[in-house]
Amino acid sequence: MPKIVDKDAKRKEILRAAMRVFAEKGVTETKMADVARAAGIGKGTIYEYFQSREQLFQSAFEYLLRKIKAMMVSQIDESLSPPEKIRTGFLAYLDVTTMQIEDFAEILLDFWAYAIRNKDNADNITLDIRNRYQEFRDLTIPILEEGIQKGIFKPHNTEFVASAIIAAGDGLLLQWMADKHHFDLKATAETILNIILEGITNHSNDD
Amino acid sequence: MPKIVDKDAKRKEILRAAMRVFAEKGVTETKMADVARAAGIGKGTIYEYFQSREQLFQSAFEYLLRKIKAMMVSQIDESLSPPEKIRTGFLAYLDVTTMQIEDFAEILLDFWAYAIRNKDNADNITLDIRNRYQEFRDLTIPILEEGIQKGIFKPHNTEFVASAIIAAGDGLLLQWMADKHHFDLKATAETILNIILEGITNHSNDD
Amino acid sequence: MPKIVDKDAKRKEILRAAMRVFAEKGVTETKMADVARAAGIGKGTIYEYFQSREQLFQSAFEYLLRKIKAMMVSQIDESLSPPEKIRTGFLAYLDVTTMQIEDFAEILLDFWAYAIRNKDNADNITLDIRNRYQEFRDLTIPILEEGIQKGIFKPHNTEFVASAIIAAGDGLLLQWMADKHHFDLKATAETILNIILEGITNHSNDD
Amino acid sequence: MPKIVDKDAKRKEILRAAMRVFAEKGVTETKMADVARAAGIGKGTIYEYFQSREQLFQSAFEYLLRKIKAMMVSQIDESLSPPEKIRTGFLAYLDVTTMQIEDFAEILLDFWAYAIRNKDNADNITLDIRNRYQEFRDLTIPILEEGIQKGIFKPHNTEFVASAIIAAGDGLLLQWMADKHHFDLKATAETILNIILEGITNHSNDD
DNA sequence: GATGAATGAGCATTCATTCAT
DNA sequence: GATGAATGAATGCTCATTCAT
Repeated sequence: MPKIVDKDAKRKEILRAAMRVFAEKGVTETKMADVARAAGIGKGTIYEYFQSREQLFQSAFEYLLRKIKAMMVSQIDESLSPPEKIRTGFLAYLDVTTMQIEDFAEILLDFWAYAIRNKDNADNITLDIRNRYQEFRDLTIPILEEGIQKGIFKPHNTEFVASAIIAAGDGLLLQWMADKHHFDLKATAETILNIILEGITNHSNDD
Repeated sequence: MPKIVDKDAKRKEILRAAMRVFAEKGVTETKMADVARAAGIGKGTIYEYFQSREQLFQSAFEYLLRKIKAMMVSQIDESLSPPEKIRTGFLAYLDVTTMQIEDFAEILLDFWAYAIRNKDNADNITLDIRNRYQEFRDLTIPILEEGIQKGIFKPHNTEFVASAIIAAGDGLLLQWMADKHHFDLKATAETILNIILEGITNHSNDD
Repeated sequence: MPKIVDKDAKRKEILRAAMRVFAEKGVTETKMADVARAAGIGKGTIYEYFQSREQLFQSAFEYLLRKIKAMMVSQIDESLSPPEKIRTGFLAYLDVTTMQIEDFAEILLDFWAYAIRNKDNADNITLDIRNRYQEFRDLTIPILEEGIQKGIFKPHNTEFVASAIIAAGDGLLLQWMADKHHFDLKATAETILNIILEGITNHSNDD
Repeated sequence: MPKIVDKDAKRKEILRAAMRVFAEKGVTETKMADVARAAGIGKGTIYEYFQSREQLFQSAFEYLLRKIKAMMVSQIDESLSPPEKIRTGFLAYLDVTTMQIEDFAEILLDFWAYAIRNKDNADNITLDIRNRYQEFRDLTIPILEEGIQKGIFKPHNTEFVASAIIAAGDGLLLQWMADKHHFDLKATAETILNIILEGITNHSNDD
């Protein structure tokens, strides 16, 4: 009778260990031996769960993206007004990437660099960075449309505005990563949120 | 008498060759042999002009940043109105990073990843990513202040807004890099510029 | 369960292979690839047992010195008379350095050159050539003192005489290495031993 | 009209510069560029005077040996008694190798290592370490024979004793090099000289 | 003659991956 | 299933030597 192991659980354990090391030393600097040590297993064992270093990295990327999206979706309550949904989703994105113990943001940058570099030969559709951004837009656009329909937002090109919102989020992350201790992420996030929401709000019926 | 060589010119030549390769294959994947081949010189020759791979990389980074800033500064004409200055600077940033033959944007991402990873032990102040962002803010803040003073912009925290504008620029670059062919950088840039400028413009005297 | 290996045994195996190559081509000319080939292993494997080429070399040095001293000590029987101890130790030194398959003497010269060149920054006390010579003196001086005390040797500065005896041994090795086939090491050793012992023997009670 | 240069003088200048560097950093660590810098000339110029690094090294060796021997010969005055000649020659050897600014002794060790390693394929007879030792013996043996003939020395195998004397000198040098500051070269030299001379002196006619 | 810029063969070392146990 | 010892391809860098000027 073979030892019964929850393969999926162990796989996830290794993944989390890998992400911890990725976050700490950077993807490039992370050796398979580091991951093994962090996971408390032997080097060879990693290969029982991942075909290669590349695949381990891609799985970590996938896991991270899935987690970010899930977190955002879970926060955007259907009962909220469109502006509140935008605000909540925006802040959730920053939250999940900056507050998690795995130090998501640090890894995210390595992931971006990798994804953009390999966008054309992504064998895995989940990894295609183009799909990633499209997903985020597809999360945002319906909210904008809802707002327009309800007369809360001015009519506008929802695709461009969605892209702009996402851009603002990513750009803030970048500056925060550059100087975590001094950059006031929260305040700057509020500033840009207010500007954007102010910019798309329909004031015509304010009287 | 030995061969006379314009050391500075040759150094720059190598630098440009290196940046071409960095752009094409990514910094991590670039071997010294690749750079040598691209520059049409021997491997050893690189070391006559740069102490190490690391230094070559840092020099490229420096060169790129200097070029971006110079381009922006040269475009922001003193005779322009504050909103026009913001618009011009913003577009110049996107222009220089996306239009140059060296394919600046691709490299920029590797640079960011590197700079953020090494922000604490940056032995070279020019490279410290925190200084970089501060410089960009210092370029933007006076324009915002000028606008406020002239009553064109509403009073606002210029530091936060400057950060927000920079964030928008970086975030747009990221999405454009992810999908150069389909992402409409120009239109999205205009969208966000309009939203931001609209958001900070003083409408109180609109009657 | 992984392959079980006697790490210490393998380490020694590599060390002996390294010494064989050192002896054959000289330390400076020995490449890591040569050692690997001689040991019948892959290049990378050496690094599983030694941190660096330098450390491999130092370990070989250490091993050699330990072996020489052990051999000498084992030969100097406590029941021997002081002159016999001197003779035995002296000849043992020459024996072990000239008779061993590893061709100790050839390596010894490289070691000397290395040790003397690095005497001031010896991070390893075992390697400090000054300690080495002191050890040999500390082996010799008690024998001289015993001889003086028993009235067999004339009173003399035991430190200087010990150094002289050691010098004679090293100098003989040098000449032997220069011309192994023609230099009569044995006879010259006997000659100098006789001269030295004659020189320190107490003849006052010869009547 | 070509610049008139004393080729021999310049060659010697380079040689002396090379020896200075050899002494300071060790032969192995000395780069051609170091020699050029020390000689105040260009790297390429060395090759106008020496065919290769190897040849430069061999020439330095040759120069050193020639100088040592010349110094010894010049000191051994014909009017001295055989024991005084032995003593004078012995001390001259130690003197010239330890007192010269070029720090002869340090180089000597590298030379020995090199010479012994290459004794069989010495293309230059001057360098053959076997010849070197033979020369020193040929300098010593006639003195011993003179002493025997004059009845000052006991009859003995002059070849062996000559070798023994030379061995003592080399061995002392080795210990001195290992610990220049604490090893009392002079006193130990006197000790061994006394022992050797005492050992070969003819006491039969002491009455 | 003199030079030093250019070169590339050569080498120590790293590390993802394999596989015998 | 798990392991880590073994491996060798890959790479940054050095430096003796060359040769155009």
